[in-house]
Amino acid sequence: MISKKAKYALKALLYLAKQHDRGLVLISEIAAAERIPRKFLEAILVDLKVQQVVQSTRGKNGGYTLVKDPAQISVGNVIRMIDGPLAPVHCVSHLYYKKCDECIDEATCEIRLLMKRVRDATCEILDTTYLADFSKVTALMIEEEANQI
Amino acid sequence: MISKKAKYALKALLYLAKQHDRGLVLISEIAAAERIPRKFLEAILVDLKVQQVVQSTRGKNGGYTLVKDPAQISVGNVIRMIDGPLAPVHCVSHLYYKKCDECIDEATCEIRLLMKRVRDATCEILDTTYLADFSKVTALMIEEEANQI
DNA sequence: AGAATCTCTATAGAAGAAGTAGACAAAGAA
DNA sequence: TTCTTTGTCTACTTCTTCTATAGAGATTCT
Repeated sequence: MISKKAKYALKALLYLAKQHDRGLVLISEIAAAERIPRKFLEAILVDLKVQQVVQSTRGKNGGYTLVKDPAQISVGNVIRMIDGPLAPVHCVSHLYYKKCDECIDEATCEIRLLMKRVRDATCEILDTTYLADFSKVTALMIEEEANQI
Repeated sequence: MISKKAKYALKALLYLAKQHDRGLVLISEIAAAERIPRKFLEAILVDLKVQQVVQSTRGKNGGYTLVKDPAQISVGNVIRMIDGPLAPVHCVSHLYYKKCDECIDEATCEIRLLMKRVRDATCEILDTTYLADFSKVTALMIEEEANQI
């Protein structure tokens, strides 16, 4: 299970990706649009800023914007920034590797190999899906909606 | 991340699977062999008993044994029994489906479809791997070890 | 009766999740 | 300058879950 925080982060970034050409976006706008508790979102955006995914400007006319191109920010990395490893056990994580304390012998651990397959399958999906991939779908939806009017 | 409890449960069941023909096995034996805190293991085995995976006998010469064939107990189900859904978000779980409260419109949720793919990939692996599949590997390892003597 | 086992109830400390409050700092506008 | 708008920082809270542990109780065999 991924945390609400990670989901909020994804939603906020997707919102920023959609408005990418519009310049700075207010925290309160994102919070209202995506129904994220405002103060909680502030904390999340600070995390994402530390991770250099977004940048901000203070004061009047301030706000947040993406640092990188939405086509270069993968969902996998966003989740990692907030929740840590995608792997189901530490001992098969690439970026957050740690020996499991309950593991007697990693080399022959029967569970490890299986979990490695789960990790690989998960990463294969999440690390090859980028924010921009969503925006395409959304753009299409917005277009369709416009056509209906 | 799966919990230690789920890993302990898997290890305990794998141990029981290996000894499947030997009859009842003591909690303390499993705990010692797999380095699981004894009292914690007791609680886990009670859970597994409620789920009808293992059965027990009290008193002298008592102990635990598997109820079903190791070829019919999947890793996916064991993890579900202890940790709940394998899915990364509630709204894509088959057995534990629940609407996510932070989801505005499930039908068009951009994150949901992606997470569904993760769920499917994970379940595909864990629901088609059974306790017996491990035992084969272990049997081979034990055999190799015996040959070395 | 006594020893060996599983069983049940209760408790507890640590960590993490999810969120809130309020003072503070910076930037622009009047 | 001073006011307003915005993001920043620190601290706290509340709830839940994880990871156990303690000890009395029930059952079975010898």
